[in-house]
Amino acid sequence: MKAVAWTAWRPLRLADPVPAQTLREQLDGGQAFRWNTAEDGVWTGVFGRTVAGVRAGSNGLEWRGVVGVSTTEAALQSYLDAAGGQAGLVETLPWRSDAVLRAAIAANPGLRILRQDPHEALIGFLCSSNKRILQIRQMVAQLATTLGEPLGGGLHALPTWAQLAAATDSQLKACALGYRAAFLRGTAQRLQSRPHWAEEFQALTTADLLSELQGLPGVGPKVAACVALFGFGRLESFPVDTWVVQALAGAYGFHGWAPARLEEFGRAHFGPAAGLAQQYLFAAARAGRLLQPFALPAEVVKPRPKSRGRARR
DNA sequence: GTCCAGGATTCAG
DNA sequence: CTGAATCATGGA
Repeated sequence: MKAVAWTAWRPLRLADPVPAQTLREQLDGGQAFRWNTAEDGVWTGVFGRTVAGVRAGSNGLEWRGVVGVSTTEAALQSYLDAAGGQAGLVETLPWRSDAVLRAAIAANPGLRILRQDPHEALIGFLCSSNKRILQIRQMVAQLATTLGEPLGGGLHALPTWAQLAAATDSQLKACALGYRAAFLRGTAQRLQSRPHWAEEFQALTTADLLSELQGLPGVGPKVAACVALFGFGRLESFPVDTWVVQALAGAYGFHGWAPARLEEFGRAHFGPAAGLAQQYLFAAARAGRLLQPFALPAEVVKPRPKSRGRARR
C-alpha cells in the first residue's frame, strides 16, 4: 500500500478543549467505526468523502489532510461540534442532582456526540448487532475497501446503497458480516432507489424517524436510536444497549427492567440531551468507571420480576 | 474448546 | 403483548 502524503498539522479550532483521552473515547468509543491509530495519539479516519488526521497537541487539537484529497477544517469542525452547541446541552442534564451522571461526565470531560452522516451511521450500526466495537470497525473497514470508492492513500469511502445492493455474496462474505449481510443488503435494496432518503428522514419528528428507521431490515429499537442520535443529530434519542442496561441496573438500581422501559426512563430523566447523557454513561460503564451507589454484593443481586409497563393507547 | 459481543428477527405462549 | 431460541463470526 502506498504511503499517504499528509499535509502539515494545523490547529483545529474548537469552542471547548478536548483532552487526548476524551478524543480517544470520542473517535474510538463506539460512535463511529472508521478511526484508527497507527502511531500513538494520532487518529486517522474517514467521514463522508473527507480523509483526516487528528491529534491532541500541546495547545489543543490539531488536524491534517491528505495531499490531493479535499479535507477542510470546516468539515472537521462540523463533525466535532466545534461551535460548542453540545456544551450548552450538557448544562441541561441533571448532573447537579445525579451523582452517577456527574461522575460519568467528569470521567470524559468534553465528550460530544459526533455529527456523523446518516449513511455512515446506518451502515455502522447495521453491522453492530451482537458484535464488539473492534469487530464492527473491521467489518466497516472491509466494506469500504471491498466496495467503496477509493479516496486516495489506500482509503475508501463507504459503499453507496447501490454499491451494497449490487455486491455479490462472496464480496459480502469476505467482509465477515455474518448474518448481518442480509441486513445490509436488505436495507440497501430499499434505499438504493431513494437518493434523498436522508433528507426525507431528517424532516421527520424523532418519533417518526425512529419508526421509519425500524422499518428497515436489521434495524430494531437500539440501532434506530443510535442512527437517530449519531446520524441525525437527535440528541434526545437514548439508545439502550447492553452497557446502558448494566449502567442503569448497577448505578440506578433498575435490575431486570426491559430495554423499552429503560429508554423511557432515560428520556424522561435526562431530557432533551438524553443521548449525550447516554454516551457519558456508556463510556464510563465500559471503562469500569461508573459510580455504583446502589450496587449490592454480586450474590445478593438477582433480577427482579419486571414490573409491567403501562399499556398505552 | 467455550463464551460472548453498542441486537434483530422469528416463533411460541 | 412478552420471553426465548436462533442467527454468523471472530476475539478473548
